[in-house]
Amino acid sequence: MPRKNLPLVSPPAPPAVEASVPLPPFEQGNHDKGRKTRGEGAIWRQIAAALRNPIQLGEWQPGARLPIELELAAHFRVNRHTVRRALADLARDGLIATTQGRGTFITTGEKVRYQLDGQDPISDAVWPGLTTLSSSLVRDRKVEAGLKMGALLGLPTIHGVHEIELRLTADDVPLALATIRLARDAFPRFLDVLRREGSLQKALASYGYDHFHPAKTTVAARQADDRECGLLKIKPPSLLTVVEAVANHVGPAGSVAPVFVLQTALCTTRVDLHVVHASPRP
Amino acid sequence: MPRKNLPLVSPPAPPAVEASVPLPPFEQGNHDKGRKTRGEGAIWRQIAAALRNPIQLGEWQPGARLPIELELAAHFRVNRHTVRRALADLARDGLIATTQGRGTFITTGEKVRYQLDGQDPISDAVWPGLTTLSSSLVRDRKVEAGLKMGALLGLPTIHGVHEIELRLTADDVPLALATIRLARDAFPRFLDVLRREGSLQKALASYGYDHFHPAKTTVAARQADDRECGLLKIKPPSLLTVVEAVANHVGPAGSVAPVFVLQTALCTTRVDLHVVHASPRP
DNA sequence: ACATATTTGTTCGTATGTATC
DNA sequence: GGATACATACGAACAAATATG
Repeated sequence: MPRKNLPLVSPPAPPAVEASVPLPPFEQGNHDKGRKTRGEGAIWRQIAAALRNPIQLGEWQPGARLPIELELAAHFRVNRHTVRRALADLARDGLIATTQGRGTFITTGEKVRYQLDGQDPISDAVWPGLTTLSSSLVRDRKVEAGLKMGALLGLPTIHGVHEIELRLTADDVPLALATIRLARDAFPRFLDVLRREGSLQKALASYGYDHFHPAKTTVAARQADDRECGLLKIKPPSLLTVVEAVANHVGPAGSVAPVFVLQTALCTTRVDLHVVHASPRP
Repeated sequence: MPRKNLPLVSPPAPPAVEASVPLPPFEQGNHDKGRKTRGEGAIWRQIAAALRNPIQLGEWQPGARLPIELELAAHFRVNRHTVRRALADLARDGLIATTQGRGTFITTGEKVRYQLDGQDPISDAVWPGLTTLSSSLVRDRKVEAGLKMGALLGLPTIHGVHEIELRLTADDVPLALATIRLARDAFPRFLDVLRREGSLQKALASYGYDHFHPAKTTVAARQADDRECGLLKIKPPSLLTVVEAVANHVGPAGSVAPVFVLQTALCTTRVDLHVVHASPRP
């Protein structure tokens, strides 16, 4: 049963490339006599650096398997914990991926492009070239707007909001989690409408909102929590790049009013964030 | 010798607030009999979650000190390693900061605003409201343009570029590292000129380049390496938000040509990144 | 389908190095 | 210099997920 190949992004599980990589030689600095830290810095940092080089130079094929931890420990003449510390460092940078029971593999560097174009925050153009993008509903909550959210949406202090989370996936590879928050008063039965219309854009249009413009866009980086890791099929500690935009509705007279807040948490190892600026002013 | 207070951003070394925080109660899930993992997930995750709550809710004062690791271990009835694993998780998120020999402290959440306004990538407006910003030269190298850099700058395959790195600091707190890369041919003795003029803007203007516009701006998140940690007075594993922009010079006839690449590595725990979009199209 | 081996994940214990007070 | 407290490293054991027969 051949698993289909993923054209755009690398799958969470690497393909069956099982060639083990040739390890770089390793001199343990000036090994005074026994062990412990030497002048060169911590041993696990030296090991991480020794492994980082051939990976970043592309000497090892993506999907290639590293020797098991005990072999690495024997090669570097250290305890298995020390190797694991170094591997954790590489995994944080997305250079390798470890799976319990399977092993440690070199990851690929291919990334999908996500674009902030300064226009409609939910238009399809934010994923240029990605034809297989699909979204699925993963959470739907009714919450009370906090101080911050109320201020962003221009709501009174106590106000109910929809909080709907979608997972964006291409070729079975999750790319991002998008959360939209909007006032329940203004969008009654929004979830039903969203299910019926099939896309945020159409659902909003059916309420009469058809032209948006982003304001107050912020970008932040943070770690994914356990829930997000499960949804995105990644493992902690993985990074997310979070783009939060307040969408103003643009009325016919040019009036603007905040309608919803869209928060997109991009899986950093799989997505590149691009900002497209307007043309220069004359 | 009273150390001066830092008005805008929190100092790397917390003030002398030594009130130890009251620890949350902790029930070890369903402790089968001895130890090892229980159904609730890894113990260090439970401890991290238990500590994360009061910090994120703001119940503990910024600068407050946590009990020492051995006390935490005794409180949670686990080994010191298990506590350290949980603390490392919080430190990655920037919630706490540990210093060898001193202790573990709650960090503050204040952040400085850095703004991508879609106009001149080196104008002072990208740090709105920050009056005490100063920059210092931390590195100057002459390198050969790689394939990627050559393509960005529109250079032939082999070409020398200046690579100049500045550290941006406000109130003795490092905020970011900015690296500018430009062709050596077009900017002879650039470093001397930069030193004489005192700012990138003035130095570039003295070569006749006075009006820029960003193109191909990308945003990425990654870990700071050891060198960057030293310059920014942070500790690994800390996150950087890297903004890379190609600056086009805008000529009198509206012609554009790439002149330099500016890469700004923002210290994620101290800086908020905002993207300002142009006005909506009519 | 099931048992077994392999491989990573977690925890405890112990010891020592090193920065800070 | 001494005490305190975090940083690093080793060893052992077991748990959990995966692969293999």
